[in-house]
Amino acid sequence: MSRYNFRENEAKWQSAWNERRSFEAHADPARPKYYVLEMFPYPSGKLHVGHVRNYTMGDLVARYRRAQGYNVLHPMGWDAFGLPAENAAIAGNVHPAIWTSENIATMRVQLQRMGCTYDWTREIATCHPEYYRHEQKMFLDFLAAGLAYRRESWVNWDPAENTVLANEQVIDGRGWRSGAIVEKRLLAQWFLRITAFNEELLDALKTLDRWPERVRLMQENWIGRSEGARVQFPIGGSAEAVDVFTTRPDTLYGASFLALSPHHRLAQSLAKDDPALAEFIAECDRLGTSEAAIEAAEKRGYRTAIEAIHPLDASRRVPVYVANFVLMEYGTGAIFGCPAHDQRDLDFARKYGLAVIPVVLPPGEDPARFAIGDTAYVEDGVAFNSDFLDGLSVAEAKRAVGERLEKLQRGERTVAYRLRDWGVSRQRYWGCPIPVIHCPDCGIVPVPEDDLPVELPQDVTFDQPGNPLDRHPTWKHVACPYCNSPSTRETDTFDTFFESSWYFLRFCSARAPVAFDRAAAEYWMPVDQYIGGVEHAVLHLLYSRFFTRALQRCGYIDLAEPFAGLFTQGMVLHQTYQNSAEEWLFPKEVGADSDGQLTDAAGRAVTISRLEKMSKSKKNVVDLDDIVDTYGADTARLYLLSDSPPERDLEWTESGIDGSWRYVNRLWRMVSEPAAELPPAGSAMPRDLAPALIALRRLTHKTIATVTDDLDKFRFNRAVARIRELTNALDDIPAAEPGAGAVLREGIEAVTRLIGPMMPHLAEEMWQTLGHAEAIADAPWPVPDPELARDDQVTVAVQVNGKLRGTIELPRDAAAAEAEEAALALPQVARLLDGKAPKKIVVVPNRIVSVVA
RNA sequence: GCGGACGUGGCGAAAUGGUAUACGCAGCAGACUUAAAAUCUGCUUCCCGACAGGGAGUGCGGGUUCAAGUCCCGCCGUCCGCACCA
Repeated sequence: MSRYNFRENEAKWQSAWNERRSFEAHADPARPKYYVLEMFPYPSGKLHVGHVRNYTMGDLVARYRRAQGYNVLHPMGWDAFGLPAENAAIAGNVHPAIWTSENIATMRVQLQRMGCTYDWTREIATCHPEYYRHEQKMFLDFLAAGLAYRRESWVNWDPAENTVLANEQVIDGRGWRSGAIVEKRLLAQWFLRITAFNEELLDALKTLDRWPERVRLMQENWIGRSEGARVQFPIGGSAEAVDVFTTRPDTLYGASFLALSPHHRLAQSLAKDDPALAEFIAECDRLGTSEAAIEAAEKRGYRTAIEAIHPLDASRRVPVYVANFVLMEYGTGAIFGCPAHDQRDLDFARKYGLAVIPVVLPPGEDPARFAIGDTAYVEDGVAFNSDFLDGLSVAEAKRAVGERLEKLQRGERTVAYRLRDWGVSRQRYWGCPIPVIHCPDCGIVPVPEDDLPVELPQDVTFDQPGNPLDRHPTWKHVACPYCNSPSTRETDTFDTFFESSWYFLRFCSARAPVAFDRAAAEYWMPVDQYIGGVEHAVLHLLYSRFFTRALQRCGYIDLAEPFAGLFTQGMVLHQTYQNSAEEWLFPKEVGADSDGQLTDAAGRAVTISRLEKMSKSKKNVVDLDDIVDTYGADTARLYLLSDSPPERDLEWTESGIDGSWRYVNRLWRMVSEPAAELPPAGSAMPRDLAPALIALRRLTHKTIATVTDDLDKFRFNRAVARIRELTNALDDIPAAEPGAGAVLREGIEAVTRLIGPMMPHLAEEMWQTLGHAEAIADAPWPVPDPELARDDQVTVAVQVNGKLRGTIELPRDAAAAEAEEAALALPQVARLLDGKAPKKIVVVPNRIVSVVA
């Protein structure tokens, strides 16, 4: 019994593909292109099996489309800037550049061992000046176009990483990476004006019909468009006014208070003369976003000394609060509260004893009696207690108030978005330098294009906290390029989402002297199939969509949407172990005591915890090299594709990978020790075959058809199941029948070609063993014989009163009468009918005969 | 709280409204073997039954239909995303 020698074969075929340069892509306008891209990895060290699910799927798509005749671009690169490199530098006294390039070298070999069809001539690493110089130029272009700007803003300060986090990167008040509690600080920051494309980014989601609905919805919610009005409330006894944004201008007459964000200009200025308010604001800052999550229900306000005048009724005044739940970054940083028709406002009003004035009457209620209890009324109704609005519906009242406010110049109808501009400044070393210079005379000036790139200095130390660029002895000191005054460079670097926002364009012409060759980009773009984790559903994908538009506006390319098709794959989960101290343990750290109870080295009880995403911190990673050494790349690829639907999470199990390994060997035996003697490759199929052999041929062609369909629809697990079914059937071939060898060859060849995108090395070896000179990587995708792919004989179910009572065999597309007759002839059916005529018979051709007794 | 997804054997999971549990994992029994591994064969939703067969069955309760895992209404549960968004 021969075992499949994956070690020899995988190396052999990988070098054969290399020598033939099989996977180098060349733009060719005469051929249809297909750009398949997996989200490029951060070179964190070593790959584990969880990382490669994504690449296995991408490679399957690339090989499948290639076989279908597309000119495929399938590149790979490295998202090489980022904080872990600096952390490693601090922890291990190794330079980030060295740490990164060593990781890249390791991971490149790992990926190559997986046998993926990457065009390595296009490999990029974003930390190379030849890459990042182009984004420095882009930034200068954005600056000139008004798409980049600098302003002071409240930022989330991560004290562990010494860096600023975007709001999106703060999770439960903690840094999304470090987990440190985030503080608030005021800092001058560079921003990209993503909000200039609010409407477009939202509207174009509708056109992304090959994106998962879920991702589109998440982006829609993230952009968060809401229609409403800006309303001006004058402040009593002063010339000032507070601008408020509301989505419910129709409830303006129900206003009973104003609430300002603690960071609102007015709140800040009031605090100067009000120590208690200053303390309240400080408290809000201290709580930050962290405890707010814990005390989600705790809405607190501070009543200031001032009052606001109702914009439509100068005789009414409402108190002005500073409240911990009003966001400075959304709307105008101030709201009016209408407790009767907003639950949060109602809670606030009850807490501070404020008036609750209902102004929307629910259908069928008596205006004289209607009162609000514990629940605000937020549905549609008819305006009342509202002067000129009385009798109008909510929608009508919104419009009427808007018109009145506009006429009085006390406000206007407007649209607010939740989306905020993208802060791109990071106080870090290992990132792309922001190409500006701070001149004492000229102010902030761009670095002249001829001076690009601004390269990171290599000679830095990590022996002190903070940004090494800041304390570098010479790097930041330059003469102003415009007036020659002694000046300093910007020491902030870009958010690493900057690099990943255009790398897919760079791949189109990875060695071009410009960011990307326009003709190449216009040939290859957009990406036809992008594949990555759903964790990037909002940030990376939204930034890339914005960036592409920004480049379009700056004349780089005529393209708005970079990714025509998107697939988000599930995570790979693995069992975890935790001891009684809730520390994660490696499997090898777990033993058992004499009672069979699992324990750790210190004798603490160990429990098998829930399945978790593979991660170093949970100590449940399965090393890719171990798996490839033990089972080979094809086995790993098969398992990653076969066990769960691709969009769902996959549980990694030892027995599962074992099962895939068994199947690899079974396939190999099928060609190395065929069940019937195979005629030479290319032999004609004999004419007269036994029915069992014809059935086998039918199954072969049907499998080609269904697998093709499954691959088109990303149903890889189903495709594997179909191929296994065919394998099972081929194993049972009646080998003694005349023509069995020819039928077996046809079946085996189909299997070999169908597994080509999944297990490429094995497929090549099988194909060669079957006597083919051509590589399967260059062979076309099989096409089923349509006549054979359809059954000529079908099994039709027979139901009586909705219950299955038997089956009948009929020729395909048999007449309804014939089916009916055969069904009624079944003894079971006759018995149940008991001689009576059926009330009704429903015949669905080729499927079912349903008899109603 | 809002939005979304999901709920099927011991487990991962299949199933254009038409034979529920394909394919695989695990388990059990057997063959081969000195033995083990590997491989092969058979069984494996539950209940009754020796078999034949019968009954129940896709989280729960209703409904539409000749026919519902699938469609509709109402619950329950799990997971994910967002969250003082005015």
